[in-house]
Amino acid sequence: MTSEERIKRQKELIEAMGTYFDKDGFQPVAGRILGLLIIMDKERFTFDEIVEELQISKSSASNAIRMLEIRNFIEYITKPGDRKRYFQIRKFDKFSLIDEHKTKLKTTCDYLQAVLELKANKEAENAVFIKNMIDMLIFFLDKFDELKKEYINRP
Amino acid sequence: MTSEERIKRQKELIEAMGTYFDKDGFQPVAGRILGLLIIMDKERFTFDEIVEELQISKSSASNAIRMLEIRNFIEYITKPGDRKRYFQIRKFDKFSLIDEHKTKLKTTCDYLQAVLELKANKEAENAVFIKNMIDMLIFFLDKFDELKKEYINRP
DNA sequence: ATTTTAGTTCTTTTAGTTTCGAACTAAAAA
DNA sequence: TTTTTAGTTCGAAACTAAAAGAACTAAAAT
Repeated sequence: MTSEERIKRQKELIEAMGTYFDKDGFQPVAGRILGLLIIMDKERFTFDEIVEELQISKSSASNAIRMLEIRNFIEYITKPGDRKRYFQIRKFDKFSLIDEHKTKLKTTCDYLQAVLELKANKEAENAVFIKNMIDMLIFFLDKFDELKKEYINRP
Repeated sequence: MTSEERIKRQKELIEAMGTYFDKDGFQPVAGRILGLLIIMDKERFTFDEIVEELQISKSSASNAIRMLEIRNFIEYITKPGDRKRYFQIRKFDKFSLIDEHKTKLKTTCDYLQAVLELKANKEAENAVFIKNMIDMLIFFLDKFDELKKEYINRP
């Protein structure tokens, strides 16, 4: 693959990833900024480079960047004698991707427990189904932490 | 807790659950219908009962119900000599809640692999970070199936 | 044959979000 | 002191999605 071909594919991947993040509840511009910072070989981009590269307005960039900072997806570094901010993806904790899912499963489990508590008859069809779900979720939630330890202690 | 108190709390939980599902990318009405079918003691609701109970229009109900059927969250049964459909939550496979998360992690992993392949220098800071993420995700994805077996074979 | 039931489909309204351009600002440079 | 840089904030325009209402339909009941 030539270098130009590679860069072309990287830019396509930014768009694809943008629409993927989109489903996770952030606006297209934010998804593309995140894609840019993850995909391209350049490790850091300035505000103007982001605006230029993605052909977006400064205000869209400003708003999306602030959101991404608040949600801890990106961060910036500064350089002495240089007023620009250099944005990069936040090298978050190894397990944060997993933890996110664990948190969601926990929330689901909590909801189901609240539902079960309010059931008049705990042996009714739906109630039993919910009970089984809760049981299974608790099993998996417990295992998550064990798996983390196992991963850390791998050879 | 009196019966009225319990029913009041159930209805509150429907609203809360509705907005929770909302974040998962379905419209408020769909979330509330699902909540209704999961939470209330009545195991099945007809179209008209759903419309009446949630105070929504027939068209909203019709569209949301179709969506929930297509996405396999609900199903209906019929009764001989009765034209109505009785909707209930689909007693889906025990593991579907888990599988959903597994699928999402797999997609993320696939994206990251595509990103890594397009990196010019696989030893650069971002590339190494991505490599570690992929490694960890693969570990967890593999373990999921083991955990399922373990759960099934529990005492 | 006509009416009712149990919905669906189409169109519009409403509400909210995204993006942009323009005006603005604070800090640094000239 | 004035200008430039590196953004932010504000307001409008464009877009999108959800929900409603009204008109429609197929099957069953009368």
